[in-house]
Amino acid sequence: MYDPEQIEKKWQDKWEQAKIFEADPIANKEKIFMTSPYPYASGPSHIGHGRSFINGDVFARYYRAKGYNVLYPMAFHITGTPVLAISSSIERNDKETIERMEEYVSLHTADREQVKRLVESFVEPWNIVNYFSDTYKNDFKALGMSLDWRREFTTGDKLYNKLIEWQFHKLFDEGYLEKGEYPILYCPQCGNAVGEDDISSGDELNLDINEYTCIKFPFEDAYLVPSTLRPETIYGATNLWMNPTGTYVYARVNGDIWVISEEATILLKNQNKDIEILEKFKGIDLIGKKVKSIDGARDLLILPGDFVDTSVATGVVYSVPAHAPYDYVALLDLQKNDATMKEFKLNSEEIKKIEPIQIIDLLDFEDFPAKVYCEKYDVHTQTDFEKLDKATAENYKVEFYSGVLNDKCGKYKGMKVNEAVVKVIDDLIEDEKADKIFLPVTKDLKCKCGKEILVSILRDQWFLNFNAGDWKQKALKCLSNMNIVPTKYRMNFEHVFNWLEKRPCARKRGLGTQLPFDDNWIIESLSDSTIYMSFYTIIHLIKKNNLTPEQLMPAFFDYVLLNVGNIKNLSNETKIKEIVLKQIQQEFEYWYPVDHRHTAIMHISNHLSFYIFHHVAIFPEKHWPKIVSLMEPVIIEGQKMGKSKGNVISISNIISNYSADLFRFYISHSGDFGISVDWREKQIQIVKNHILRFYNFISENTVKLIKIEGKIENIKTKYANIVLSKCTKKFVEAEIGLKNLNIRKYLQLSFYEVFNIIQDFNRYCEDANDILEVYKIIFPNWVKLLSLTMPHLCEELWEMMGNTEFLSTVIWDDFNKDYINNDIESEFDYISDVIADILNIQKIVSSTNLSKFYLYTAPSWKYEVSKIITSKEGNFKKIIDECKQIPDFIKNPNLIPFVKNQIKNRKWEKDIINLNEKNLLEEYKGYIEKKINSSIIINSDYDPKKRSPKALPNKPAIYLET
RNA sequence: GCGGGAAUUGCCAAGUUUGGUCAAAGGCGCUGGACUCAGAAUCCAGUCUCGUAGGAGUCCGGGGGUUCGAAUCCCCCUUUCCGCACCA
Repeated sequence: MYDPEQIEKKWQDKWEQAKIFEADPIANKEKIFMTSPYPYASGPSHIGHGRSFINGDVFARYYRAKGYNVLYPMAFHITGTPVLAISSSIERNDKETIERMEEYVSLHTADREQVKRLVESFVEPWNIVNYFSDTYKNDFKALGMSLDWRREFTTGDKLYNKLIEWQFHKLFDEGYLEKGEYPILYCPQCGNAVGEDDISSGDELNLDINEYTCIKFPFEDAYLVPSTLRPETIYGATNLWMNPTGTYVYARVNGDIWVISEEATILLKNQNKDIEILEKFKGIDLIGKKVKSIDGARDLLILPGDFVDTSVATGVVYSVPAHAPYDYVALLDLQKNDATMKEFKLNSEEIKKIEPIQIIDLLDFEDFPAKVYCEKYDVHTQTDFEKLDKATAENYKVEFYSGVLNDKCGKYKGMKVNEAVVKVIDDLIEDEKADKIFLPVTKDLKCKCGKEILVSILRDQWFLNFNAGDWKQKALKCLSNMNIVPTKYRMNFEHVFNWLEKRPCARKRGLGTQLPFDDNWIIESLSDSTIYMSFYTIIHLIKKNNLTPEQLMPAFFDYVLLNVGNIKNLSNETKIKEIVLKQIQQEFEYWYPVDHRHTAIMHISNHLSFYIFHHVAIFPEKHWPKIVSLMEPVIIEGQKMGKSKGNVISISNIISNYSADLFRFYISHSGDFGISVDWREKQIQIVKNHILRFYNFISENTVKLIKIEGKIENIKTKYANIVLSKCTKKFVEAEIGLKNLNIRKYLQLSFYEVFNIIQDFNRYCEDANDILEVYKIIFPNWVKLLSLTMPHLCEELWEMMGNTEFLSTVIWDDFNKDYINNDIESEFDYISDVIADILNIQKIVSSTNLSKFYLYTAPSWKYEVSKIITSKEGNFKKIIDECKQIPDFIKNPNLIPFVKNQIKNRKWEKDIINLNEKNLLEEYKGYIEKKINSSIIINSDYDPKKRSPKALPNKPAIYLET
């Protein structure tokens, strides 16, 4: 009886007691260092983590089985804001967060009171981290992961911080770090930068920031300052729009006097501007007045625009009716509306004279774009917001990518719009004719505290500059020497590398490591997880020797990780014994580099690229990464897995509803790395049956094998030898699959294909003893191979076979190639072909089971002619010439039709195997008859339908008598 | 938009690097049969179309092309998924 729960617990305990996955350096033994990225400990583990670590585990187990000393460790990532966000939500008594956390905690804790207490304790961030890292550990142990848990840590540990400090010293020394300005989302109430986790519905909204250009139009003694996302259209400005009911101010901004909306002053204040409000007034007061255009050449009227939102940017816009559908329609509206013009005391003649100025040319456009798109989307008035938004979007997209500035644009003439934008901004700012203002792309972004989010500008943001020095060249060099599996993802890396420029690498808040030379900053969470694999190699020794964070000074890591510095001095300085330093250093040297890292493709453009960049920045070439294998994500019943969808399946769920071996098998087999694994409940149940069938089959037969020797010499029938040969081949191929890091192929071959051969064998082999002899030989290898995926079940079967050592520690021999016999296999293939032909005929004539099949093998001359055909590569004339040499052949009336038929079917391309067909058919008579459920008669003289002349080499003629 | 994937016979999914052995593995589903009181499970056979003879026809997103020969190579198109920088 297969009881996965009991079996899995049993072997997990045994492995743990025996410490078989705790890896220490062994002199002269080759090592493999295998990793998957540490998970984030702010929630429970789910099947996506499962896929990554199970794949990794299959590899780790395979490497171990091939005789390598394998280190497969894991740790926990806690850096950044998510954990803090949970704590502050709990503190705030946020219902949603509390419910979610209670749900998470309930996965491992049944008692309601206990759950409540635990969640309450989450106000303290470390309680979250500790709780979830423990559940991860439980879950992963319950999946049979062959991890070395002695090396576990979190990225918030003081010891870990020391490594990261050292890393940033190194990057700084290399000149890869620099400072600059940077806009961020900011909550004025919390006084903090905010991210996805701090923002209401932050995971669903667009959290990008728009950069508006504020253009200073000279106006009386001040500037009227509209803002725009499209400063390149400045030459097409015809007028300005202000909201007549909006509140505006005269304000001193960094020395100048600006006319802007009142709300804008708050934004600017947060963006490092000195602001002093001088005077408030209503928009209507300026309607009808004029400003000078930027080049001073024209006067632009200030006109009333109800659509102008004073809370957006500066609350003033300039109008480009030729290229902005909103402006175009607003202008038309006004020109038609005498009442409004009268109301604002505008000169209607003057307004009616305003004409759109086209400054961007597009191929195949009959009219200016704003008009074209307004017509396309059937826009009638400025209140058709929906249509106008669509028109604007398309207008912008087309102009941005295909538009060229025309001769009205001065020195920008001929530039493409997407290039001109950048240039115009730079020039205007250079000339002090413009400034910038930043806004969130999404309106009304709210912090979870309730306050509206603004954009603030950091002055001294630290960046990693990937273009500095030869950093990128080194990274590309590393990449070109790496093995990327599946290969189709390599292009992706190359592109990312070329595209990487600068990345902010520190933040104002969050858990993590302080920037060592600027303690206002916390190192950003993707930058502190790039070379941490090196920490796995030494952390257990650091802990064992009770080293303190203070002892892990930069010189310590210089020595351990780079083998730089004098050990005596270091020992004096750090108060660490030389022998300990030496040991730590040697352990690092032994395990490094990371041989194989396995993770999801989504990490290509960030983590994995940084992994490579930081390694090449800090380590010598011999310690650069070697293999990266990648997998697509796990989806649920065809749907993307996600918190908001509520379809996340946790590992603890898997363990209680299924079993580790089943999960491991399913996740490994249901798709190659390059496709998403679809978790489908119905399929799981089916696979469960397959595994059960396998277990029962092996365990039931194993009982019968006690007295069986398992020697090929004891095997009497050819069929048994063939099965042995075929299975051995499958094993060899399966292992090639593993070598190529193709787990699915390995499983397909070793599980399904071998099982199919064996089951057929079990059914049709007539020699009961042969069956057992073959089983005795095959089973141990079979179970070994499958133990990578189903370690518990296979350990159990292995033990059942009388073995005392762990299967997980057995080093595999090569599969015995002596069992492979291609000759008898091709004989068997011949028999299989004959059977297929007979079954086909049976099907067509729908014969009864009582019928008889007469088989007639081809005469020897056809074999000889076939050889001639092959040697002449199907050249008819040459073949006949050759046949003419032999009178018997050329006299034979069947010769020409035979030759023509063989040529037509391009038979010369395949070798005709020389078989004694008659003997073979006799030999396999019983097998054939059992398979076709009819009797056969071989080479009888009885041939009423004259079928025998149809016989071809390796293809006997068949006559069916019903 | 940029960049990278993907599209296979009812479904899932191999095959594409290295063209022929591909009507295309395997699993599922479906149909028929065995077993069973019955169901589940298990086992057998079939499952593109036509065919009372092992054959023929059509097929691998669409359209062209290269080749004696294309799921596989080249070009164009369509659809779809993923990433696009401070969330990790």
